[in-house]
Formats: sequence, structure tokens, C-alpha cells
Amino acid sequence: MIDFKELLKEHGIAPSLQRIKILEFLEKNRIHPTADMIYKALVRGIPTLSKTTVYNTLKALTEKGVLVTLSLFENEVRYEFNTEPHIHFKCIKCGRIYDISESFECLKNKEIEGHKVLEHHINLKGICKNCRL
Amino acid sequence: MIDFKELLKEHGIAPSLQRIKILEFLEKNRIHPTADMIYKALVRGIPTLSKTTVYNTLKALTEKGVLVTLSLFENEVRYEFNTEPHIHFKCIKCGRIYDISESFECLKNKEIEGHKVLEHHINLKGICKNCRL
DNA sequence: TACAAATTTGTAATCGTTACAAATATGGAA
DNA sequence: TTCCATATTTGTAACGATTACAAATTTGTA
Repeated sequence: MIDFKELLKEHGIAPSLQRIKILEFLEKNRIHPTADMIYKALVRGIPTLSKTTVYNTLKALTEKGVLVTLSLFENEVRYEFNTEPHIHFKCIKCGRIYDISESFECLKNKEIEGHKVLEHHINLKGICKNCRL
Repeated sequence: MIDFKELLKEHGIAPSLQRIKILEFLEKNRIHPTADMIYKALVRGIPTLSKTTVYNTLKALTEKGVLVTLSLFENEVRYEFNTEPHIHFKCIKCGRIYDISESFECLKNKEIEGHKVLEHHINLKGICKNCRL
């Protein structure tokens, strides 16, 4: 069990209730949510929660490297924990986003057509194992 | 030299001046522009051009498969001709987006962790050959 | 030339996000 | 504990990209 309060302190962010809850939500719900999804989920427990707080917190956590933002297919910002490099798969039927543990080390720090590659993002799209049944 | 009027007709879209110019711009300027960039570039030649027309045309052309939309890193929609599958590289210094002809056939129609892969989008980020100098 | 249908246009609405300032909560010093 | 400066949160307004919509214009065809 992660100590979210500690995790925030380690990154120089004061561990307020709102921040802890946002971080906890992202750790426990690996669904790559949008800011709005996070807000809607948490406002039940924290009725005074403001969307601005959600955005501010996500921005701060991203700047500190705790979170990572994703630009997947539909052009909406989604957030996830910054963990091992992995690939994202989005199901065109149910819309769920899956993490694929496979990684393409072959791209890392490579030089392609004269350009120095620092980051690579691989997004897959198709029918997920549940929707294929 | 592509006959844009013909190309539009082939896809069941009436070849109006505005549509021809938008298509022509995308074919001649392989810069993966946003709708706004297209509008700004064309409004000089067509002073009455409306942004709505640009959006409508881009939407129609995308639905017909003539264009493809990109969700790259900054979460802004960009458009390009629908051609051979290729990889996009964005320079973090100059912001330019390059097409990398290399393709990852190894991903095509593959089954990964039980999911059926239909599309794959690979986005690279780094320093381009010009900015490295 | 005339007219119905398609296209374009401009305005207003919408959505996600950010700016900003007031209100609130916090932690440390006295 | 109480006080206070500071940090955090909140709500509203502003913003930019996109879409909805209806009026105006253009087009192709009879």
C-alpha cells in the first residue's frame, strides 16, 4: 500500500486532502482518466472540490514527473502514473484503454533519418479481448 | 500534378473552390497543419473563407478517407493526406513534424495480449537533424 | 433564365482548460 | 493555544478550439 502523503512530500508537494485523493484515485483506478473523470469520481466524497484544483494538481504532479499525460486517439488529455514504459491499446468498441507491458526498446535513443529520438509513444487501436468474444 | 477536382469527385464530394484549395494546400504543404493553420493560409486568397467551411471540409475528407487526423503530443488535431503508413517525429526544439517512412509491419494485424490490433500509431519525439547542428 | 438543392458563411453555443482573485485552511512561531 | 503569514482551494470569468444552426450565396440543371 502506497503512502500517498509521503509520495507527495518526496516530490515537494504539500499533501493536502484533495491532492492525496487525486493521487490515490489514479493509483487505484488504472483507467487513464481525463481530468473530468477524476473530478466526477471525487466530488462525491469531497463535495466542495473544484475542477480548478483537479487541473492544478494534475499539472503539478505531471511537472514533478509523478504523472504522465497521454495524447491518444480522440485528442483528449488523459493521465496515468509514470511507471515502466509501455504501450497503450484502445478498444474501438468499449473504449477502454489497456496497458500493454511490451515495450519497444529498439526505438530507444535511436537515430532515425538523422533525428535523435528521445521519447516514443506507441498507440494501438482495435478490438479488445473482451469485445472479441 | 494531382487533379484535386477529380480527387474530390471520386470520393463523392462536390469540388467547390474552397474544398479544392484546402485539399491542394494539404497536398503541397506536408506540415501536418491544424485547421487554424489551414484557415490562416487560405483566407488571404479567399477573403470570405469561413472557419466552419474549413472544419466541414476536413471532416468530410476525413470521413471519406482522403485525409487522416493525427493525435500527436500536444493534443491538438492535425491533418494529413492518407498515404502509406508511416511514423511521425516531432522536434521538441523547432516543433516541426517529420514523416518517417519506416513502418512497423510487425504490429500489423497482430494479436497482443489477447487484443486484436487494427491500427497502430507511433509518435517519436526528440531533436531533429536541423536542430542538432 | 429560373429554381431547387448544395454549399458557404457568420454568429452563437459548447467543451475542455486556464487565469485570477477572494475565501479558506495550514503549519509554525510566540 | 492563539495568531499570522503563507499555501491551497474555490468559483467565476475568460479563453481557444470546435460544432450547431440558420440565413445567404452559389451551383447545376431543366
